[in-house]
Amino acid sequence: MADVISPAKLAPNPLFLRDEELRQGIELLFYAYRDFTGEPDAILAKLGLGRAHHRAIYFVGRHAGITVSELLAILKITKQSLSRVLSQLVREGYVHQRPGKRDRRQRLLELTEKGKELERQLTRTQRERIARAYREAGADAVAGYRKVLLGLVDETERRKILTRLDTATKAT
Amino acid sequence: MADVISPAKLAPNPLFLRDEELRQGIELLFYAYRDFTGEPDAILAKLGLGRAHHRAIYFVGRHAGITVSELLAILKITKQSLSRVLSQLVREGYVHQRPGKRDRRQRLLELTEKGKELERQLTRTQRERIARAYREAGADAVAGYRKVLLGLVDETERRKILTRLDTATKAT
DNA sequence: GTAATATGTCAATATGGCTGACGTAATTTC
DNA sequence: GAAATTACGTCAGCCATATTGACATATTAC
Repeated sequence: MADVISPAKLAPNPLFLRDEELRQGIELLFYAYRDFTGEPDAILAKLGLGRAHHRAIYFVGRHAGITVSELLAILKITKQSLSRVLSQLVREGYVHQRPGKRDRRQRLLELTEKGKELERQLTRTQRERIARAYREAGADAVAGYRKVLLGLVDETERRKILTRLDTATKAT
Repeated sequence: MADVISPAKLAPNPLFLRDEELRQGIELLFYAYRDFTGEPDAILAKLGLGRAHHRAIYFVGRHAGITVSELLAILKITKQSLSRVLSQLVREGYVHQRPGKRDRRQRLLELTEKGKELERQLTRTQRERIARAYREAGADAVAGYRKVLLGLVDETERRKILTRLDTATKAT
């Protein structure tokens, strides 16, 4: 043990790779996420829904006609967990299911009008928050934000995500 | 309704403030957070602990001698929720409590050796992930990442967080 | 016709939030 | 020195969200 050199001092790392910087990066992510979810959570609570419902509604809205398995791949939860959330959303009229045309086993998901309305309400608070942060930080900072966040994603997922971001529903 | 103009088209916004861009910013945050918590969660599960324990251990390690109420202010959960987590960590020997000297009502928190070891193990995976992302993205991108994330935080919290980031324990 | 796929469901379990109420010790205030 | 406030804890109950494992039903593919 006596000869072990602290990893932080081992290599002539650039300043932004020092342990202290990395910890700040971790903490900022925590704080941002903590506050980012606060407002929608409050709206959802009044409707007897939770954050999981928001996620489902968001991605169904973003990818109208998405299949259950595609949604599972995005959320990375078990089908049992999603099933509970989804069946509640269907039961309460936020989401509509229709069988796939090519493959009738599939249940293609889309938001009802009621669902779209809720989606807009929930996303508005987050969009405003992001817009404010983007505006204050400027275009270059936004590019950096995107670059780093994408780098935090599992390597095997990045390509998928980039594709997904591009092919998201264009029509509103 | 017929006369409502889509907010996205209302003003000559810069490109990075278009609705599509904002949505991508929202989604990237989701994906990054999703994968960022995956590895520590797996380690914790084997020990019968959860993500909440990680957060507590992390911030106690970061601010040795922190009080319970300071920790509550960081985590923004109820004391009942924290109590459950904290008392388990104390019971299992990860965290040690000692009364405050100036104010003996306080219970100052610090990690035991066992706690420090676990903290290192948990944080290592995240630090490596952040470091990789930082390295790939470069110093400018890192600055942007920080700027935007801080902008996502509640306005009333920003000053506190900046102070906190600065005054974090220097000694390791 | 058999295998694989897409989806759903039942059951049990755990985590981590929440509210509300109450208790104790220590400190501060007047 | 009594009263109010603060720091912290605890009991009880509730809810949302995740898990594993097993089984069921269509439908499609080979």
